[in-house]
Amino acid sequence: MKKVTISDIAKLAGVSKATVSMVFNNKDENISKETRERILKIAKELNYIPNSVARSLATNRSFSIGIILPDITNPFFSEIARAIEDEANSLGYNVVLCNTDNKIEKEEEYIKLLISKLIDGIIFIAGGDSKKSIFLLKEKGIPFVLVDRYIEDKDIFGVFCKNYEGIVDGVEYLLNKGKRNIVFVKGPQKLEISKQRFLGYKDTMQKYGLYSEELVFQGDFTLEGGKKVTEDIIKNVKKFDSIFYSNDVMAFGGIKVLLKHGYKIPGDVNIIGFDDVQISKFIEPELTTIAQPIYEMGKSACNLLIRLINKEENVEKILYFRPKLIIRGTA
Amino acid sequence: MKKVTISDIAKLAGVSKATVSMVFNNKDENISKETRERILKIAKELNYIPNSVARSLATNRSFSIGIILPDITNPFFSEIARAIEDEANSLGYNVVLCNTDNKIEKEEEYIKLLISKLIDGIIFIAGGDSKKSIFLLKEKGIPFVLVDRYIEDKDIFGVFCKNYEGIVDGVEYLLNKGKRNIVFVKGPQKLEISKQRFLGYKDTMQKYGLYSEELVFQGDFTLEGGKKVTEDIIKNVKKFDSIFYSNDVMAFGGIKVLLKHGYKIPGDVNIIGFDDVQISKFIEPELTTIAQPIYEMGKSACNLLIRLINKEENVEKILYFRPKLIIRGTA
DNA sequence: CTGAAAGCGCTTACAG
DNA sequence: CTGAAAGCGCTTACAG
Repeated sequence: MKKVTISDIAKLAGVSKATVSMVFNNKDENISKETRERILKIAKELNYIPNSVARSLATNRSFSIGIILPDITNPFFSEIARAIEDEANSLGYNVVLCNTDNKIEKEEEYIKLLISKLIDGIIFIAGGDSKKSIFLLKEKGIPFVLVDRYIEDKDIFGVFCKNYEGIVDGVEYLLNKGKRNIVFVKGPQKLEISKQRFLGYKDTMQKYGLYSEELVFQGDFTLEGGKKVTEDIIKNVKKFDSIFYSNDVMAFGGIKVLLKHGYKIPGDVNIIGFDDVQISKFIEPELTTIAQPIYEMGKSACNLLIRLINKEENVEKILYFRPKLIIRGTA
Repeated sequence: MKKVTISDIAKLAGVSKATVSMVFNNKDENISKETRERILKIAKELNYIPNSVARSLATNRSFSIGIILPDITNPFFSEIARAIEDEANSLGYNVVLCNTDNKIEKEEEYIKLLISKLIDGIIFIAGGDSKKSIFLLKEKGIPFVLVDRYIEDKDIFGVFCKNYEGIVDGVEYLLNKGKRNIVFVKGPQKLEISKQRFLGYKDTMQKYGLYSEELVFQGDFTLEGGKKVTEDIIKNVKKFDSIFYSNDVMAFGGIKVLLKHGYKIPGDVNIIGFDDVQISKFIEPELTTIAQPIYEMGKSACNLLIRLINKEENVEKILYFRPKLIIRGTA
């Protein structure tokens, strides 16, 4: 099966390759209706599929973007990825998927790979401060936008969530319900979002004179981690009426442990998560959580990236989304 | 930031492009140690990243594969995708992600796109019989392998699960526990795997003279579908002691509805799912299910594909995995 | 309204 | 041990 090329079509149509190329690229103002139609007809008959690799080499554009994230298996990331792919596809772009498990070296490796493939831009959910990766991207002049995970750096484009405010909303909701002994489970220390979320809790609790370090626990954003930390909480905290997990996945683990120990939810203890991942509605009772507009965020990130790629003017560097409290069954 | 190319390096090293190229491709048996090292050193200093698009054009190989699946947001698919990406990456390949929502037209569109990008092969989780897509792939001679969703067609490579046997195991387990009124919830009708799973149930029930059409319900593999069908079951089936959902996600929806109606699980009703998606362990009680070796399947599929791409001999056309019953809390 | 030619950055026989 | 040259399939000024 010999591949059909632009030259084959040109020959059959009795025109030059340039003419054929122009027809396919809609730069055909200057081409007569007849030749255009002849070309299109032949292309159709031969089942012609253009070779976009050749095109990329000539134009220096690939119409592919990369998406670098920790783990597609984590529902938060798969939902973001879905949004990005939808938006990218609708704008004529392909998405190449890269899982890093938060490993800095894997990020760098992927970035080099993507650059070598002439990727037009990258959406990056960083596993840490990822300094070298950011440096690489800047050095090579590859447009990129961060999502979800904030990195301190000027000249950065990104779409983020107002983590601090989201947590404040949740804590105040619990406070209004008369809860006083609110345990907080932090996220991985190296992430900026973990710090922001914790600060939202700390400030609010302090404001009401309720803050105590004994109520704060270190988590890691995983299900297992959520289970383990909850065992610790049960063992070590004399009195608690709520647990605020700084992401949903840890909350799922925690709820299992609490139920096993005979706690009633929300009777004995109120639970709040963060993210509003789709499975929040899979469990019973359904999870009360601080919802990030995940799909919107992914979509905007992709949109922003493509505007950067197209060198549009006046693109906002950073977009903030306001999360909101969704009250369901656990609080 | 001018991009550095092989010519720049050649010039600086005082050799030809061919020599430089050979060094990078490890075809350098014939190149003196000194020149090799000189070239490598210069490349490093200039932070050279090869242009693999140019390479692809010259070699007709892209070291990218496509993965076409219904929805990355569905945990079953995200787990498969993860396995594929891991394996692909370890073998030097990139993965481009395509979500089809089971739409035949989107599948075709993506396939054309992927072909035009000179993708080396495709992993395809089809949304139906996808005749035209399969035809396209064959016509253009693109290696592809199917996973999970079987399609009747000779000349097809794929990795599948022994759906029939898995269901038989589950039904017999329930039977052994003394259950007799086992409701079965089918998957989407157009899928071959739905038929296989249903047949496993039907044959086993008939063998023991327990089959009745009143116990069979139509589902759609979604959470909402699982909820809806379960409402129906509660309304219409006088007596049932178990429900066998033909995938986990529907089981999650069903369990919520049953709990809300006051049923005890597994006290009043036993539940079995199919897949053993990671979230099976997120809920309480944990889901008893027929486990597919999802990660293994994805990995093998990718491996098989790459062997096809490399035109290896004696590759097995079809791999079957045996699912197995995992007994947890719901049955 | 259309064509000839150069170029994108590589690889690959071939020659010496 | 290394180089010159053609070619992969497109696009893009430029010329007419």
